[in-house]
Amino acid sequence: MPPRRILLVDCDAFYVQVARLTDPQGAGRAPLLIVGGSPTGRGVVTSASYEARAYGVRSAMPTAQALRLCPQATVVPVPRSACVARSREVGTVLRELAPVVQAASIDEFYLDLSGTERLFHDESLGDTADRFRREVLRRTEISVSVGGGTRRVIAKLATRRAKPAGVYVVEPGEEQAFLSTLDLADLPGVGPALVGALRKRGLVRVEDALGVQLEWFQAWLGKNRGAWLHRRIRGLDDSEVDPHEARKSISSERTFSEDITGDEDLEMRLLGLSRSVAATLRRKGLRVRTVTVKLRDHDFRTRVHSRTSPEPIESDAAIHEAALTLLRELRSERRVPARLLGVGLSGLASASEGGQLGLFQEAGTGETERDRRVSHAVDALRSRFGDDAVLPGRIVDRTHRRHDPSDDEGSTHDE
DNA sequence: TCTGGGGTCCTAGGACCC
DNA sequence: TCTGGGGTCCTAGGACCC
Repeated sequence: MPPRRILLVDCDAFYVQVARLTDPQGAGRAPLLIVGGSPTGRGVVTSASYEARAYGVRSAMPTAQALRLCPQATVVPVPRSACVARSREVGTVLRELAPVVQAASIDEFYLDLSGTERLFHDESLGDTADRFRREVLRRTEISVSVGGGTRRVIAKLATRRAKPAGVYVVEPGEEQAFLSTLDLADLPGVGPALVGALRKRGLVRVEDALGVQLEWFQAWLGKNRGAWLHRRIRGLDDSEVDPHEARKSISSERTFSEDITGDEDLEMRLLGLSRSVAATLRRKGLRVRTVTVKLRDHDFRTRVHSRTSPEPIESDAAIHEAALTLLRELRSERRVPARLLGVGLSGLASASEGGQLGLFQEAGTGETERDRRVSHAVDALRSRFGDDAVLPGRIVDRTHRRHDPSDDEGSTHDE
């Protein structure tokens, strides 16, 4: 088998680019631009312009801290729906250019070009990458960088060398030499915790770790994780580029502008979150078995409770009831001011495969046929008249969201 | 410094089954 | 009467990524 030909197409400072395209008179004119988080409230930097990065501003940094480093910077909210739309455009162009495309995140696309040599008239992988880069820029106005190699993890690492607006390909056989120039911290999946633990053992560079035995890693980290690290150091990765990978969970969470103390207030917020994830679930034609509630206390301690029902559910009523039970459990264990509340759904199944819903199944889940019909009717009304068309009958939901339909995924700036 | 929101994957212990 | 080992599912927590 000839070596695989994998590309990773990665948008450069994606949120910054989209903010500028969306608001050319405002964000578009600010070289020092920070996207995400309000200047005063809680929130972090989602992305910063290359000019702002020169001041030490980084993603995930509290925005207040970023503004101390770079006080002249302009801060704008994440243009969420514009980002989703622009990401789809990039994906559409790439799927016209390449046979196998997987969207790995909103701004990253893996391409598997194995077997396209003849189709592309033996063009080099680097020339192909540059052709794709220019075509994406021409048709979507989005600047991307492209990394290439024989495996996903190699393409991923190569992309960092390609930034910004460039191409970098690691040729077959050159992988080990390429990796040997890197720190262990550069490897995807090796984060701050593992980096710290490795450093304690005298391991900082990839080269330092190449002599370490598989058995030593496994004795330290466990069988699976030890084997994973041993392979990662060598750039080994047999994961496929899978264009059809299904979503595994749906969640929505909110950090409050000020901590919430009262159970009633929290339960109001829970209702809004439950409705939001349930609506997303049904829009995607899915049902769910496991509901999780996440509570982050004022001291940043994060706790979760989850419950799995024997049969999949989909209605606002059943999902909210499960979430309410879980929230009350969490609160009874530790009743202190809360800074974040979230609802997550996992164990997803297609609603069309759900089969018939007899009395037996209803007994197991607490969801009735009527609950389902009500939720679908509410969905239909909302899609015609907007999100505020229907409010729950018995409870006045003070947390309901504003009219902007693009806002239903939430943003960090709505408070 | 005072820590977002959307995800994926892994681990470990206990229950349960064979 | 006491005791195996493996597999799967569930739950809680955490690391990591963009």
